[in-house]
Amino acid sequence: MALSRTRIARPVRPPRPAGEKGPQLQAAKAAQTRARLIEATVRCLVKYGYANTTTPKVAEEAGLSRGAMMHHFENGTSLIKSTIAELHEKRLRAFRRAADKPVHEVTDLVETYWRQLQKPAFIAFHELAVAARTDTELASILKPLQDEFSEKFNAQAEQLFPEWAAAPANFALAMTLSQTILEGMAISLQTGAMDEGKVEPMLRHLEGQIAALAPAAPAAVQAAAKPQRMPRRKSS
Amino acid sequence: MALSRTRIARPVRPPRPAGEKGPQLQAAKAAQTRARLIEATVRCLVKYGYANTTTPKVAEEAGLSRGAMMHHFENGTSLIKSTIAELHEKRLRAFRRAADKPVHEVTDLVETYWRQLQKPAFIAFHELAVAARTDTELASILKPLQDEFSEKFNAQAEQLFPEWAAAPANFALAMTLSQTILEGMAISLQTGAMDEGKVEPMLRHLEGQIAALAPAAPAAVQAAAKPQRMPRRKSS
DNA sequence: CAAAAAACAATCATATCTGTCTTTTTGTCA
DNA sequence: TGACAAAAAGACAGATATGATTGTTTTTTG
Repeated sequence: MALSRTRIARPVRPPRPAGEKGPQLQAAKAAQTRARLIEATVRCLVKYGYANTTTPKVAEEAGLSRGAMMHHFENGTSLIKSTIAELHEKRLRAFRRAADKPVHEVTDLVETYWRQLQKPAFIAFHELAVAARTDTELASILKPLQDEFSEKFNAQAEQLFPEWAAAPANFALAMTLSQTILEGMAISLQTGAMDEGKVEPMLRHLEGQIAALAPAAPAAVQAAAKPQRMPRRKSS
Repeated sequence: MALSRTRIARPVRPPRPAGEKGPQLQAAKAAQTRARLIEATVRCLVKYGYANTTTPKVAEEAGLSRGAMMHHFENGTSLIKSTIAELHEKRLRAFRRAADKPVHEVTDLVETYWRQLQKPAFIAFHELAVAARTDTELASILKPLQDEFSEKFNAQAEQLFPEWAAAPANFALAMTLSQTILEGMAISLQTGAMDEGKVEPMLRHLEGQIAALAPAAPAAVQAAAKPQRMPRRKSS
């Protein structure tokens, strides 16, 4: 899509003359259409990759004309920006949801994050991240969100497992280790650099590692031998 | 670059009427120009990413006209193919060179591979790998080479450290662990998802892990967890 | 109901990349 | 030196993406 060079946005006329009894039904429909377009963008990112995610493809995927699409997002950059924001919030939401679940063992974080990485949102995000390497505009949008995610990821874990506060170095290492291994595996699977069969042992090993790094590790090593209870299925 | 849809290559006329006293100097120059074009392609992949690595950009990077370029590679697909082959052989060459060095400790493999991953060749390769996810033609070219590399990577390590033959499961895990962590870190650094300062601790930890997985592990590193029992892999 | 605004659709002009073709330059050898 | 082929350069048409403009339908609202 190539995020065109920055343009001077012409003055947007006030979307509502006065904020009083404004229309509701139409606004709802517009929001719905915008959401449909954003979802279509994510699907396109997964199907075609960032490079081939063009405005016509997205419009077709959303079942709209390109003209209609440009009505909701005045240019491709705008659409990408909104899509990134949506993906970001979806990641955060998924994490918050996971934190509400009652059972919290050390290894739950691994399982939860691994499941996250199987979903299309991560593929789309990685497409964007790779493109951002050579696209400064895209990078400037993505970078702060990546940092925020990392921060919240750690905060979440820190809050969930307060006992780690005693060993901040180990905690940081465990976090980095988890993110690196899980994301690395997810990418390797996608790009065909890794065999599917190697996933299970790696997950088990990582869980063992985290347990071993835990400060007051009670029967830590045993955790690695725990029967796996996770139905791992590929998300479509 | 988008590797155009497959085309029927028209019959290539025999490059040399008769193989006798054919010109040598000119042929050498042609080979040199081809090499220059391939190098330019790699630089473009690093600078602009796969999507924006276009034939005009490569020609400009090589200091040639596009017409001259098309003389050496009849289409963009051909250029990409040759570039991939060159990158692949370069990776293998670098590994063979590393194997010739006298000192061989367990952690040497980590250091060596990590150094490899810092070079532009890996960035270019990853660009191609990501693009291949949504480009079947590119994937069909890349996949066998990826498999071959994995195979040779393991073979190299197996030959370098024969003592691991006693624990094939641990060996496989150590290999996967190394590749996943190192490649994952390299990508995370490139895409800005990871902080530079976290690299060193991770390298140190990985080395400890490998040492701990080693069969005749003599007093495994303190920081690392004790070697845990790994699921025994079925003999292949 | 009628005007206004939003949603949607269709088209145009521009730009770029691609593959092919033609022309010029350079080097090799009879 | 002059013929000849390779190397290099330039030009062309087809395809596609983009942003902008204009036209049409639907919905809100006075």
